[in-house]
Amino acid sequence: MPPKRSAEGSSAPTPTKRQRRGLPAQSAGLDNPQYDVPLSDDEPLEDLDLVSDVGDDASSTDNIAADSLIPRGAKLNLSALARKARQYERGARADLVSHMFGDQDFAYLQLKGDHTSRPLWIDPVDGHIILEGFSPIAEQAQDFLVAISEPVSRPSFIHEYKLTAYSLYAAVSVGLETEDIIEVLNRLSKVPLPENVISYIRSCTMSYGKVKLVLKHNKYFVESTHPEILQTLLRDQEIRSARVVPGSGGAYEVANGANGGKTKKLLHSTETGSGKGSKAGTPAPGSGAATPMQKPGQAEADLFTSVVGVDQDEIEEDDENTVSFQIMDDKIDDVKKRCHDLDFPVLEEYDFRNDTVNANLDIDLKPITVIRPYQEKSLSKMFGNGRARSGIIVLPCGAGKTLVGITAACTIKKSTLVLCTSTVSVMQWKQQFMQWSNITDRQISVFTAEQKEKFSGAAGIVVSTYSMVANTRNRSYESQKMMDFLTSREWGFILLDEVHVVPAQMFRRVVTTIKAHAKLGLTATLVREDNKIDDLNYMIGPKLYEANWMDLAAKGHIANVQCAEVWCPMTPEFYREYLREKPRRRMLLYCMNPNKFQACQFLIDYHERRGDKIIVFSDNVFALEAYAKKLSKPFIHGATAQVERMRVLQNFQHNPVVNTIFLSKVGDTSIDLPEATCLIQISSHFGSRRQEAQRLGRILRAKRRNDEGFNAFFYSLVSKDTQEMYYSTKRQQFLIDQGYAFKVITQLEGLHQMSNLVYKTPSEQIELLQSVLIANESALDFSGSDLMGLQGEQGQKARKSAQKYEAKRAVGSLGALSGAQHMSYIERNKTANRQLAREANSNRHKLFKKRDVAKKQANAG
DNA sequence: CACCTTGAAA
DNA sequence: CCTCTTTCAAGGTG
Repeated sequence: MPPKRSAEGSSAPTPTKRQRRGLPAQSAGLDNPQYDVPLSDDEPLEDLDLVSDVGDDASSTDNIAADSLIPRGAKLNLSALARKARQYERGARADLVSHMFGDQDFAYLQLKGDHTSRPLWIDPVDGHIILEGFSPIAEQAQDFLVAISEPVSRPSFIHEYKLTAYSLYAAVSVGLETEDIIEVLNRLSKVPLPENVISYIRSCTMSYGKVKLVLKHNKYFVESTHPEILQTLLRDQEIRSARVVPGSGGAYEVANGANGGKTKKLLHSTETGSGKGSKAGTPAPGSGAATPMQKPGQAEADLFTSVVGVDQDEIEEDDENTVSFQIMDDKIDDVKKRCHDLDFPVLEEYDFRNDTVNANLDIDLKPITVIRPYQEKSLSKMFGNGRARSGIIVLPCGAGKTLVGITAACTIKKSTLVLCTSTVSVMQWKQQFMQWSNITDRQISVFTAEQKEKFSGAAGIVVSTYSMVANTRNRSYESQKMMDFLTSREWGFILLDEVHVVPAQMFRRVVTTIKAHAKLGLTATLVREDNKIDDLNYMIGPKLYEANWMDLAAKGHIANVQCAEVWCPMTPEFYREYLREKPRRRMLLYCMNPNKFQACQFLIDYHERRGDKIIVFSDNVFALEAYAKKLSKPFIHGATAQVERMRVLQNFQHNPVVNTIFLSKVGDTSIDLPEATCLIQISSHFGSRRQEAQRLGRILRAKRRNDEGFNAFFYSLVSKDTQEMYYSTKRQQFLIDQGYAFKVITQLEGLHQMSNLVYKTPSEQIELLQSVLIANESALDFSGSDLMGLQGEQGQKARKSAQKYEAKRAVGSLGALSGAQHMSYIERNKTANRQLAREANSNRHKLFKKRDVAKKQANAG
């Protein structure tokens, strides 16, 4: 054994054994398991090796692990999957320490001699890169990493990045050379650059731009200078069936009868060499579009070039040799996805300066408009090579996403379509366009349910909502006319606000129904709780830029935020009910936990005294009302009438007496919130990272952010030992990846000294619990706040629910009035809660019954 | 215009 | 993996 190890010192199988060898030596190795690498041959470990190397299955697992290091060009994400599977396997098999690291124990990697001065670790399995944020050269290293890879997580000291095909494309397209990337990466790395990472970089950068998707004459073409690649793609069934087969003599004609009908459409074959396309109909030569391919356009192109100063050879480059095939409009999505899967991701770039087909839009930023450095940086990623690259820019809320979009539109200067999630933001976008650019009212129009305008002139801007454009159901006549207008023309640029919504079932169709040369997605939170976020890679394009929130906060562009998670223990009574209830009903119990109530009151009190403006979020409308009423604060939820909303918000903003408002998830979107400086969450939507980040965004724009030592505060109130703990951890993940640190607060100093503390006595708490249990059955279902003595003025919902539950409500109300809540509780448990009801009868509610009796007597007396 | 229904998203 | 609840946009009706 020993000789074998020394002989194979650096080969794959040995390291994995070595790593497991470290494991039994728990006491010895725990301090610094991955740093004791050089381990210049220690005998005790050798012995342990023999002990731990118990089964054949163990070594076979090792072999799999080793294998995954070998195949080059293997898809990185696949190996990551495989690794996860193995990790699981190992974890189940052995309770060795290495389950903490699994295959990620890279202790075997040979460190370079001067590794301490180098800031990077590179994972040889999936190519993830770890940056030591505390390294003196971390900032330069970070600039480099942002250029070639995508950030995964950036807490204070350790940053994680990953190499993706798209990130490498982006690197190449801004001028980085393959060998330079490899060399710099190697220079920064503590360990030698793994072979498979090198070959991955090579293969990605080499294939950069080999396949393009271009829009010409309102038709989509897959284009390449490499005929063999197109042939490869056409061998794929799905791509082939999406192809519009040209009538005759197409170089890549495929025998596919199904497409026969489409052939007629393609009289203007734009396959290279034929050249007849542009000559035939269109007055303006089509050559200018994305890649000039045809001679007729050359003159114009030259003229343009001399004006805008684009390199001549850039234009010549793919002349003559370009081949292409047309694909059906409604299959673009599928084709892009297939190309992506086949490792030939399509490049979508818009050479807008040489586009002579689409009319120019006279739009510029106003001279007074100032772009911040990071906004400029993000745009430089988009226009890095003089063309507009489609992709996504991620900026935190309040960091000026809108201005980035407007600047992009001002750069492209073509007809632009802006899509947002709500009518409110449609109006905001229009207003912002008017504010920052010289666009006139006639050139910008909105398209919503209420307003359907068209811009005047050949080019202009339309602002609309996703649902308006994605709608498939019957449209009003006006709306249909507008849609025809939108779909019939070629757009230079499409701006997708809140782009994380685009992968949704319905909304994703907007990308294919609207024909745009360049697409830019903007969002603060590029996460979804389903796995559709990756679809954006082929639907829109790669992530072009993601700002580092911590950097922006440090530079004063967004506020500094202190995040805290407040752990509120459940009261014994609430917890007992919690344990008995079904998952759905548990939620209300942990929301209404008296300790949470008190914590909330305490925090509001504390921060109001500091002069903060406070927003309290609760997803649960019942809890929202209960809290707001009890603490005498105004609240808004979905059913709150528009006038009432305005009144509350006005007060919050200007009335010095109103410093706290309660909001349901209406506050997450579609309410233009005045700025607040403190935020408290009492209930939230399961594990939604997006919601958490969006809410945090509400306090990022605080005007006082530049005051010396100013902090905004973000509290999550969590009931201890409940499901909420799990969700809370999950929700925080996005913010943690952005570098936020959540402090855990288990004790609020001075809480019990508060004079007017709510639900102080056990009997008050029991009363609260009772109301919650009733609510579970009835009130929750129809906002029947009257059961609790809470008067709901919420029209719509009450109306709706009253229709549905009228009869039941009567029963509940009577029960409540008579003080016999338990009876109504039991009676109404016809099916699901029969069991619980029996238990309740037997022993559970004795306490309550006693209190009820006591209370009745008190009332009577 | 107020009100209602539907469909969709998270 | 699916479900639930809340909210919103859009279109139709009297």
